[in-house]
Amino acid sequence: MKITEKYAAKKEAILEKGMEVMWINGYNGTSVKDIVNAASIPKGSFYFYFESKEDFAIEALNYYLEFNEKLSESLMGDPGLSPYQKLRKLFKVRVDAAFNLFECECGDFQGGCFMSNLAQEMSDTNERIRTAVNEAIEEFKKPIIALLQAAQAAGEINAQLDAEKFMNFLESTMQGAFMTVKASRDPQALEDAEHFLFDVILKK
Amino acid sequence: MKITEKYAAKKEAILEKGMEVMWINGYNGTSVKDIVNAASIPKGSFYFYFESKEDFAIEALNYYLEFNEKLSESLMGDPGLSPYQKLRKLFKVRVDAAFNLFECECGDFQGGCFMSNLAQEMSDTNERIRTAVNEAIEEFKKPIIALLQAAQAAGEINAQLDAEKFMNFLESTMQGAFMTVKASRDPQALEDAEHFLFDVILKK
DNA sequence: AAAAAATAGATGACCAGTCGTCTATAAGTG
DNA sequence: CACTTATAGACGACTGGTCATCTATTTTTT
Repeated sequence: MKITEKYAAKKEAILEKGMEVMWINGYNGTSVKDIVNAASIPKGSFYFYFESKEDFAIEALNYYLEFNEKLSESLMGDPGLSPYQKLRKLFKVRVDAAFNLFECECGDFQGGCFMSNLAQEMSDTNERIRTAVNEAIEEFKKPIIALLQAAQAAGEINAQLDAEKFMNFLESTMQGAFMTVKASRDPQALEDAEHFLFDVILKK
Repeated sequence: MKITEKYAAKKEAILEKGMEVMWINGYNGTSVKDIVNAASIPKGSFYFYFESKEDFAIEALNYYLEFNEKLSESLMGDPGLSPYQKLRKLFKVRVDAAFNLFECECGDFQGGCFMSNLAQEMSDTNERIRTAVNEAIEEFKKPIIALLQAAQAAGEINAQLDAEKFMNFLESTMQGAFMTVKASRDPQALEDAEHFLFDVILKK
């Protein structure tokens, strides 16, 4: 259907622009007006495409997931890379996505991970968002767990580790490092995280 | 002076109650009205004790620092504990403070670390708060770095590690684990963090 | 023309912060 | 001591503005 396609395209455009501002300013720090300004749509149109601001945030989470998937698509499909090489490159892609987003128009070391930003801000006060973030994070981890197991099977990393357990630790650590980088405006925390995760813990 | 003492006592009472609600609901999620309600004072009085909501948050950060210091005071001064034993116990004290605060009146696995909550929410949009959080975190780390170095000198942990670098990683990891626990309502992330930090990395 | 999509503008709740006023206690004066 | 003056602090109504959301209307499509 033509209408549905047009509708979906516009909705996605609103999600893209709106997510950018909510990524930087947080949920409570972003008004619906900020979103419609960013997306260059009239105020009233927002409620034609989204039930509520809360719903927008949850849909933006899924959009973020797709956004991240696209970023690593070519890397994940590259047959010339070993699982471990993919892991290391994936780390860099994610860091770039977190802090060089939108061609730097918002300054350095801002943003971080949209999922963990929402998790941190809203988990205590909004159950729907908390659940949605949780599910998004689970989804996000899946392909990386597979990569870890493949790297173990290939003998590239310590095979003693429980891949899923380590993935959880990896994810927590990344989120913490993002937060530290935001606060300190210094990428050191991410470099340290990379060192301890890959060179110390994963070392064979 | 008697007046000043009274003033200080009341200010501290407002900080205590106000911090509790900002700890759970965040900066943007907490209105001045919420704070004055929690402290049972009239709205107007808030601005007698604090210049602005922003100033309140910054003063609350320092109050949080003292709050944390008091919690670990007896532990840190215990001559019967080795540096490493103190580190392990400190971990538990901090976790308890983060998630069992205010006698559980706000439910389980809410709250986390007040400093990192503020850091995460406000770093991108409020430079004063970002700087204040940064300084608070630096202050917070100092005694733990000393403890790490003492544990190294005593031969209790891996002496090869740069204590300051490891402390930064420890702090990032803790913050990430707090966030994960908040979002998942499951303490597993903290248990995993404890395992990797103490049993894997610090192991001699 | 009828139906669907898009939007302008309205709505009332709420926001941070200000204001003038009131009261209780302190300090100054003889 | 008594009496006056000064002021610390309490207090809620109020301000201009913003908030999320809704309703009534216009525009577009069929």
